[in-house]
Amino acid sequence: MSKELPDKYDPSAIEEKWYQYWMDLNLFHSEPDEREPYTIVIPPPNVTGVLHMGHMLNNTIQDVLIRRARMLGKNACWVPGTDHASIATEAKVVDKLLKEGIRKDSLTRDQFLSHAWEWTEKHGGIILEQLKKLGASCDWQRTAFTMDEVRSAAVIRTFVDLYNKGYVYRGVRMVNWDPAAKTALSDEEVIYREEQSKLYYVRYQVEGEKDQYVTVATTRPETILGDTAVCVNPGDERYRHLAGKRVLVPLVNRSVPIILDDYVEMDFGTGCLKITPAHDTNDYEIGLRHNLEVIDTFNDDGTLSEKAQLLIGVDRFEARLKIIPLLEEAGNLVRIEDYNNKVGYSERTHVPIEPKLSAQWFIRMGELVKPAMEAVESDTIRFYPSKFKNLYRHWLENIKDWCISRQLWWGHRIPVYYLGDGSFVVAETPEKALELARTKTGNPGLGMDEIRQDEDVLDTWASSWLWPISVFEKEDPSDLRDLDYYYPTSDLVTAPDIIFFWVARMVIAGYEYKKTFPFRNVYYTGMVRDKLRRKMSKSLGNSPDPLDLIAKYGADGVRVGMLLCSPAGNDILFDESLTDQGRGFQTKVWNAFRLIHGWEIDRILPQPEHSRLGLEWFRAKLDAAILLMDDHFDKYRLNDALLTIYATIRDEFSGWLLEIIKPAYQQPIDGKSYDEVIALFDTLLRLLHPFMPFVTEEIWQRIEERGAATSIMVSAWPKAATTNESLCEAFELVKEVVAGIRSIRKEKDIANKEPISLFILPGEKGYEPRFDRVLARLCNVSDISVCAEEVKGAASFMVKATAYFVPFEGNLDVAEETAKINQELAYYKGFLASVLSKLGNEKFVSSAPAKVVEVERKKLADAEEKIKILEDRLQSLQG
RNA sequence: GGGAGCUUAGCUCAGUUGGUUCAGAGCAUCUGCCUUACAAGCAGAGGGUCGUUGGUUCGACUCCAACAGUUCCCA
Repeated sequence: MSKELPDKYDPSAIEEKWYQYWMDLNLFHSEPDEREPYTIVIPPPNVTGVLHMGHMLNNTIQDVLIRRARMLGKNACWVPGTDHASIATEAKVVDKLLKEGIRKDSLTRDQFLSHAWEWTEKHGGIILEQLKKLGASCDWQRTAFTMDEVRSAAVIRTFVDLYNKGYVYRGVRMVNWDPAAKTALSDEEVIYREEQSKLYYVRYQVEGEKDQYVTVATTRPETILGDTAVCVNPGDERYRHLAGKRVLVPLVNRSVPIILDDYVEMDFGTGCLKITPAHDTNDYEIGLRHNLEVIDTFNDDGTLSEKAQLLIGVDRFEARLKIIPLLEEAGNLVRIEDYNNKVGYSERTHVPIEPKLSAQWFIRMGELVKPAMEAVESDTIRFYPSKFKNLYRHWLENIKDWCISRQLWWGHRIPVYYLGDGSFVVAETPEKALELARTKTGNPGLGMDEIRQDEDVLDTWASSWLWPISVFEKEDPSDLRDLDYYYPTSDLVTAPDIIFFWVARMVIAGYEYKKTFPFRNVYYTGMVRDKLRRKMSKSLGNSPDPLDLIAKYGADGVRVGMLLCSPAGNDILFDESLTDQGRGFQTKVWNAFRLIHGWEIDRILPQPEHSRLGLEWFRAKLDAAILLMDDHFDKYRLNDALLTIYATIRDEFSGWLLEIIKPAYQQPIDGKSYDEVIALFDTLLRLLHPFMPFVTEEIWQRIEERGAATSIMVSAWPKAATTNESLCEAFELVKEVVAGIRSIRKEKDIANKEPISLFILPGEKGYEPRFDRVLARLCNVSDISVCAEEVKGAASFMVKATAYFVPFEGNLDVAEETAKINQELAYYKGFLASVLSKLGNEKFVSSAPAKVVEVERKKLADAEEKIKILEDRLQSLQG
């Protein structure tokens, strides 16, 4: 054991050292063996992203789980990796190129992709490197990327398979169109926001009847140019006379029918609705029912197209402004009202979504979701907290087909190959596609240049949903060694906002491809917010840089800070005072070590009785703590598990045990106590290790000589012996007595150095002198004696039914003492009254369980005894 | 508009099948201490009608209903 020891614990150098040590020993790596596997796959962060507070929380939790599993002797494997994040990454690359003066549309697909790969290679590793600073014990040799070869092959293979099974189809649908990214989005990628806008009342002339008009209300007057009907509710008396007639669309004078449909709400606006099937989802549905013409008046970038006839090339929002004076001029504008409505925005590009008809690829979800629903309903997969089951069920019950094509280049290109005649084949490679195409056309001479691959890529989640499977696949897909061993994984740690995007879809894919669940437990973390409950975001500037935090407080401090305030599923209100508390605890552990480390050991010295007793108690206390921690872990209550070991170390170990066994100044400690306290400290460090891996390793390596290539991270998780509850309870009473004596010393101004005498007047159950030596040691009591009556003129206090007396110089303030006793007396009398009323209640005694009644009887007896003693004392004071 | 959750101390939250002196923890606040590991510390103290109102029960923070406030999801 090295003797030189810094006063202050400096995390940065120490954390660096041990992380390297663990890497050098390859302790994070896992290979299949005969042990039980314990597996976590990381929720892959965006490949070009940087670490934020959400990652810190999420990965701290995963690391705690994986480190404990490893110590429990399981074959722990935490697979790291990144996600290609199709739309977000493409947007970043487009931006970057634009800054260099390169427009995306001036590049070929291949040129663009080489820029994107370059970007990915430059930024791709950053976030994973940052995780190392946090202490993440990922199996780095297994690092995967959703677009690497193995993962890509899995995605394409799955698409082809689902197509062949009939789940994939191509359809013209109203999709959420992002005019900035020029791609379709899934429903989940659209965020609705309430907005202040206008409701425009516009009148349409009834065809052939001058001065006859119907007025519609719309928030989007620029879509008038695409109107193909006006619709009223069939039950609406006001418009009954118009049935069968036609109206003229303003400005373009197109004649369109007035149709009747229940969809129209009579009391909204004018009760008369314009129908634009190409640009509104509901209108599209109505159009289908009434066989309406569909006129798409927008280009892909959100400008008006030639079909609009007017304002061609003008952006949709500018067009909204420009069309108003035109309508006014034409005499069609009736009035404008303020109106609040909800507008969908693209999650990625933040522009308003344009509903748009287009040909896209879909996955039919109806059949696929059934096992996924059942798995969570039956708790085969358990959610922590379970309230998220509701959300999950609700989504699956209302699931729609999944639009999986995206009009982007960065991602997995859809393996569909079109023939000249518009028909297509679906295959994993161009070669296989050509083969299929030749068979299909009966033309063996068909050339590669005669088939053309779909331009679109797949939704990113179409790779993420395979993640728990694909990370264990090999280049040879028939090599199932890893997959069979590690799958299904154990725990997934993620945020509830991707319960549909990701969790549900992984479950679906798991059942479809592995016939079983992808993970046993899902731990949902909360959102990290600032203390004002605002989301942490770059634009608000309210998010600290995680690496700065680690530099300031140490990774251990930050981990503890994050976990202290994060019960599963609750938002965490982050504040630096929490990491400060984490650092404080780190220092506390270090100082406990410094104290022990500084002791001289005398192996001849016999063990003092108080030390023997203290150690005996602490072992019992520690066993109870281990059982409690294991229970918390089993229930995924990580913050409770942390608080348990936190309190055990800070209060019980440092505050009580070390104070008991601490030798007098410059005196040596006996060998037996020393050995025992080191063993206990070792156990505490192991219990703390998953939370604070670095400081525990540093101290663990110092408290005893360790062999080469050993580490606390592969030491055994402590097992509890049977608990000795009565011992723990007895000691709690000792603590109360100590507190009583300390209060008296303070009140009566008796210095700690001055020894005192203690007289004990036992209650009916007598007095147990078991811990007298501890009491004497902690309170500097020179003699303890049991007495048969009140000690006059002494300061006193009570613990349970036992009274304690400390004689002191000076006079006892009788009035003050009397008041104190009276106060206590009043409390117990009130308590007695409530117990008596319960026991006096016939119904209570007859219908409550015997055990409960018994407890009440005991309370009654205890209260009566206590009252009697207090009254005696009162009398003795007065007398 | 439909659905779900939440409401306990100044703040953030526990409260595990309704029953011990069960109204708790951490932080914050206040008071006192530089007591030879630790002032990044120690010893104490105050603070809540458990959102409101009803109901079930011998007994409700706990179960039920309505209402209020709040958050989220979906349309």
